[in-house]
Amino acid sequence: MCQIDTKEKILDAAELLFAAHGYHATSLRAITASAEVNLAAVNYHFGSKDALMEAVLLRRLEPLNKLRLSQLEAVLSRAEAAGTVPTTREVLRTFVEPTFRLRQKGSDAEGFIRLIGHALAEPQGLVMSIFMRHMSPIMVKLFTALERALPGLSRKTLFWRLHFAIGSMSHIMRCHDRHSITPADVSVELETEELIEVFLDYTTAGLEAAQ
Amino acid sequence: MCQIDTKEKILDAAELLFAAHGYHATSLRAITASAEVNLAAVNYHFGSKDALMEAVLLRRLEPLNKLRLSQLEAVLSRAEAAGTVPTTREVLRTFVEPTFRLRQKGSDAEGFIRLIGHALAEPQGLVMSIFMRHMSPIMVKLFTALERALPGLSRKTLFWRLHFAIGSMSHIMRCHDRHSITPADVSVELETEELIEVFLDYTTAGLEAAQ
DNA sequence: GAGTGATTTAAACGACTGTTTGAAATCTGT
DNA sequence: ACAGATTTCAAACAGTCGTTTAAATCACTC
Repeated sequence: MCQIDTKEKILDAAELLFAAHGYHATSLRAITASAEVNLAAVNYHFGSKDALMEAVLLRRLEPLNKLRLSQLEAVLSRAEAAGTVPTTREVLRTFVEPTFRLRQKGSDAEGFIRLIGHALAEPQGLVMSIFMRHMSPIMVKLFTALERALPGLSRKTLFWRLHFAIGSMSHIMRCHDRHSITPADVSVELETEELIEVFLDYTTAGLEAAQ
Repeated sequence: MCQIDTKEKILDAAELLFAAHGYHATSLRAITASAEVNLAAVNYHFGSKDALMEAVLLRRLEPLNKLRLSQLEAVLSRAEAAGTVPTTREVLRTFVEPTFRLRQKGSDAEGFIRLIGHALAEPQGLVMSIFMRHMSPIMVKLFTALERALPGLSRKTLFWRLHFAIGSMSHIMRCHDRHSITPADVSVELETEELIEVFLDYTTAGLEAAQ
């Protein structure tokens, strides 16, 4: 029963290398060498490089989105039960918290977070299309929930502001260590829990700004 | 004097193709075919594919940064002359306005804007290093100016909030037409001037949020 | 323990990559 | 119009890419 080991060794190595160098710049030979398996194993177990990338994405994206969805629906039904609308911050939190938690936890998912950060940025291609196919349902639900939390906002404005929020988030997911932006003497380390709150402070204020 | 024509034909084609498909996925053969020049012309005029990418970036980044810098310094000296600090919004505007204007104007720079949107997202590689080398001086100045506009903010918080802002901006620069996020019936078209204000509303509120 | 199906292996496939070459063509200055 | 430098061109270079093949090895049932 070595097959599962091989498949997961390939997935782990591919996740790391795709995240570090991007899809096109990562060769199957680099992946199989890093995973210490034979070159042909990728095509045997996954069929093609494209299918491997899809498997890498889905392995983590599916449970992540299930978690986000259940938390979002909990917030929505809690508000409905109370006869109120959900707050912007708690809606955002259902989306942000599971993601940033993944960023910190065991080193394995860390690579994945950088990877989907890049997925959101890659030119219209394979990664983007796989990613969007699995993200757009939850995006629509997020948009609808924010519409309820922010009844004063036009849908057009909300659309753009949500785009800004997604842009911030994917940027943070990409770069852990890119400090070239500030003077050298600023300490920038932040625990995951703090980062979540700093992000929610910023994004809630942006979404709730006067129009 | 056909050399300049050839060089610029190559730069134009490369800018478009790099923006559309990324650096690694774009071959010199695709570029030279699109530019209707000989394959060897790239290596003759630029030396290598890497050097071509640098030339593509610098052609537009240099004048853009000069414009941003002069506007920023105008804002700073105007505030100093008035004995006040600059507002967050006007500091941000010096950085945002020249960029988004480039996004709209003649179709030629449109490709460039998508390109540097991707540059900010590509895994640590060539594009990123070229870009950062030419961006970090102005980034430091922007950070310092925002410190002056937001004296109540800790440097650490400002660092992260500025990252969020840059993430939003690069995300918008990348995707002109990615509407998969919202329900289908939302009209999202926006003139450049409106987009600038929508972005400044959001980002100013985020930067100025209570800590 | 032979036989069957799943997995691994080394080797090769054709296609494509960035780069180089040296001759041909074109332009520049006199 | 000529000489000399610049630019273009087709062809080939060595290397890497994703994928395929067929034999070798493994795990397991009868």
